Amino acid sequence: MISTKGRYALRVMIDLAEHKDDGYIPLKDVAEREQISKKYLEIIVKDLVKGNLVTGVSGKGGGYKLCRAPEEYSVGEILELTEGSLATVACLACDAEPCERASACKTLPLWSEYDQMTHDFFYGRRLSDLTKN
Amino acid sequence: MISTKGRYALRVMIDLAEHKDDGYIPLKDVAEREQISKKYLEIIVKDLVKGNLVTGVSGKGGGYKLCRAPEEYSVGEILELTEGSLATVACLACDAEPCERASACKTLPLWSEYDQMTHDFFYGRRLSDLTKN
DNA sequence: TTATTTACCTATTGACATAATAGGTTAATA
DNA sequence: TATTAACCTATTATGTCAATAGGTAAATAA
Repeated sequence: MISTKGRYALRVMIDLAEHKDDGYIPLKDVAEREQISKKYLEIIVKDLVKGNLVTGVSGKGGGYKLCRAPEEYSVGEILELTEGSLATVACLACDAEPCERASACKTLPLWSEYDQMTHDFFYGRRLSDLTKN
Repeated sequence: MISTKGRYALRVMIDLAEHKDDGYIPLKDVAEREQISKKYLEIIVKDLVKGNLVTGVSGKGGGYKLCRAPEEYSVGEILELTEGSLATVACLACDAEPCERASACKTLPLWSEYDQMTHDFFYGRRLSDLTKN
């Protein structure tokens, strides 16, 4: 299940992409347009800043903007950054402790395939595929 | 994220499929072979019984067995039953409250497509695809 | 009849993640 | 100097997950 964090992050990115020529966009504006609590967005945007997806400027006239062109972002990297991981089962997460049953596990190939499919799906899409213009 | 419940359920079903000619299989045996707490499996198997995927008989010589041939089960129905839903985002779950932003939502088509892909992936696989024999 | 086995039932629990909210400080501009 | 907006730390309610615990009912074998 993709959580609100990842979903909201994607919506913020889309919003910033659609206003990429309007200078720095205050989070207040994004929150109003997207009908999401500004306070909650602050938490999410912090991750986006840390991951170098967006950049922020304080003070009057400040706000956030994308670091790159919308075509240069994959949906996968946005989700992976904010969700922590795109892994579909615990065994396949980055921080998973090695499972000694792995070689005998009859279900692991299924999860691996699904995981790969998920990865390809989201990394195969660009932020620009989701914007209006 | 597929939880242990769905993953364990699938392993139980595989185990029962691989012993489908051995009469009723006590949960104790499954638990030992699969290295899963028998008590926890009881909860999971209860769902499988309620969903008419397996049938149980009490008492000595009792246990569980599949209701149909392994080819007759899709992986999707097993997971959907035990996980509650295969939905990948809350908006698309069966019990989701209708979202008034839906028609304007720029991300919904993406989630729908991913959801469909997930559905097709798991419903396109049979339990018999995962067994040894 | 009795002991044994096994499914079946209800309840509880610790741990953790989710989805926020609250209230402040720093930085930049008009 | 007032205002705007990012940035920071902490807290919290709610819910789900992954089990555990302790029993009752049913069926068979001795």
